[in-house]
Amino acid sequence: MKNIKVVFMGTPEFSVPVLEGLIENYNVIGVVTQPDKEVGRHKEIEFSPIKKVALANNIQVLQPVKIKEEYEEIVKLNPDIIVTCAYGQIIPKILLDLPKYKCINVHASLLPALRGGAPIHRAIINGHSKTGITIMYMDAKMDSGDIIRQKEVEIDSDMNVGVLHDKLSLLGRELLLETLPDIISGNISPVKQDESQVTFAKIIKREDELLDFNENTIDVYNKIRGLNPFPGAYTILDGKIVKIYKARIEKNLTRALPGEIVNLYKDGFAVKTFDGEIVIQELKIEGKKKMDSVSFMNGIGKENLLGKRMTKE
RNA sequence: CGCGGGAUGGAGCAGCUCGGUAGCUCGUUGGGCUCAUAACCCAAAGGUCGUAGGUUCAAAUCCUUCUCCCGCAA
Repeated sequence: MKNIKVVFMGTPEFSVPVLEGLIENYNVIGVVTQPDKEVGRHKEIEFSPIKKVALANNIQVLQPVKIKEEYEEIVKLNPDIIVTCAYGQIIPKILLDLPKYKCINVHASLLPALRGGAPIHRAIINGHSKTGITIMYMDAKMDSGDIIRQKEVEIDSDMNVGVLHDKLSLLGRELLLETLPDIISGNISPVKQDESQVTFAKIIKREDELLDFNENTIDVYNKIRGLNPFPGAYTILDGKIVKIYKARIEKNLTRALPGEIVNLYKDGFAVKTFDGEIVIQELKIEGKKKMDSVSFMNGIGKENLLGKRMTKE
């Protein structure tokens, strides 16, 4: 397989195992990733995880600002196949038709469900009990191409997005590597997506990270684990941003305002939701480090906590 | 130099405004109570208060430097 020339396009951590798998088995002649960005508190330039891997393997890196216009270099590489995985830009049609084996994409959902930029987060936030990886041909629209192969993953009720991310990332690598030989030999029968079943997984915006204790406990719970460890669901307590990383569900029906701290348990403090309590177990106060609720309660004085209220602003 | 918060015994915090040899809630260790306990009671160990320097009779507390951590914004 080392004679197959592959161009890989990807950006975040998720696509790293996929790229590494390709490097081990194919001739990766170029890597396309998003331009370097000023990241972090002091505007340091940070390479994307994919760029780091490419550099470590002495593979040419291309970083077009707009691939829609700057695709010439890729054409020159004359790849036999283009593989994308969480690249972050729409690939122009001219590239889709260029390689002998076309462009295929590794997507972290069971398409046609959860098309878009945040399928892993959304799967958990939406409370799905399973998701998976789809290997597909690319076409003009986002994640809408014909499905080549899929593999499912169960989502446990206590799984957070970090764990699911890592699982899917490895599964993506595995499924791609076992599917590629069939793509090359033509031993596949791609299936069109059922447009009536399409759902979208929009990227997570700031407002999606804000907890609403007016919602049912299960929805609050899913949002917390669906955003842990990154970027973290948040609420406001005493005017400070508090990120909530871990919580559990308690059925108690207390009479109180949503967001009010109504109970103290051994492992955390309970916040009133629409239909019960959510017990916060791990959090991070603005300016502080992540800590468990027991530590938090030790510091603030448990009694002072009862009656306080988590708000939206 | 984008804005802001923080660094105090193993953990989380108070003390800093108005300088005068360190406190709280836990944890740990030992003992007691108990059928028993993660519960309760008693006791003990454990900190050169992030780094370097300055002011002062005296600095966790005031001034300056540096390092690290975190929130926002990108």
